[in-house]
Amino acid sequence: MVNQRSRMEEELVKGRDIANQLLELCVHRSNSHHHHHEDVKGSMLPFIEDLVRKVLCSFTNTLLLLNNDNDVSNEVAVSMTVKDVPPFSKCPNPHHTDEVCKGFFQTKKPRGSYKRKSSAPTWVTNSSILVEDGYVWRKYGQKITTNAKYLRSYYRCTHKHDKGCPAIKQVQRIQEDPPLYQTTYYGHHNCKSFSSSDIVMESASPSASSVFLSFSNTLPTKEQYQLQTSSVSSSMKQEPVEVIQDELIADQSLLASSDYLLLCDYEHDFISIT
DNA sequence: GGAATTTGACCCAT
DNA sequence: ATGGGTCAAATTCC
Repeated sequence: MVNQRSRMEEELVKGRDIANQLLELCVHRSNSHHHHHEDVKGSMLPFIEDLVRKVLCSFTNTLLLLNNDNDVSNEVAVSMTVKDVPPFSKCPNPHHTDEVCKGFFQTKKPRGSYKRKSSAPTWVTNSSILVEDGYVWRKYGQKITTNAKYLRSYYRCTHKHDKGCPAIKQVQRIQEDPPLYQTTYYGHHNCKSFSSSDIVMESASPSASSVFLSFSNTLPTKEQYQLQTSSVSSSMKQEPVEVIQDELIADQSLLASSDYLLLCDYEHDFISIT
């Protein structure tokens, strides 16, 4: 039962990752103005890109729904609100899907004021680039772990104390050359007044979304962040190079629910492509 | 001065 | 006993 579920999830993750790679290809192409004698194909890129985004959105939403279905607790919801963007070069880390929701949550044992995270990760994602995931995180520790070359950083939601938000995440650098970070999320946010749908809605506008994916080679500055995510990035600050950075995830706060409906408009255009 | 980060100590699960 | 996760004082940043 659980085994079949995790296999389903594995498949979905795989499909989503492939769509992610395809999307990155699209974005890279459209950014590097290659339409000398390929204007026709070039003009289709926005459509292709939006389609890929739609596929991506579908995977993410399905994964989210799948997890919410099996949510037995009322405290620790198992939700996925994260899309990952694979590195440009292939990342040799097929093992990370094994970690995804390998079981249900376990009850925490609070003793005094010292609480540990529940042992079941909510979501694991790999990325090579910086991320703004729409939430404000507060770093509360870092560790060098055995058999790991790089630091692992611990973050909790900034609203842990004023709103009791239980979400935390760990960011582990796992590769140097193409920088690669594995982010593990635990719990989910209750600090934002989202409705019942925590689902990631992919924006149909290339102008908004492609900004996130254009960072493959250069790290964004603080100013760039503030341009993209004016509402959430007030606490961002530049970090020294060797400090583990957040990875790049499409910003949930940018994706209005109305955008999701827009995606349906492209459905009939799909036939004319290829 | 408040908020975020750093960092070593502390605590707990295994 | 040990490794990993968290706390919290000191420090840095804004």
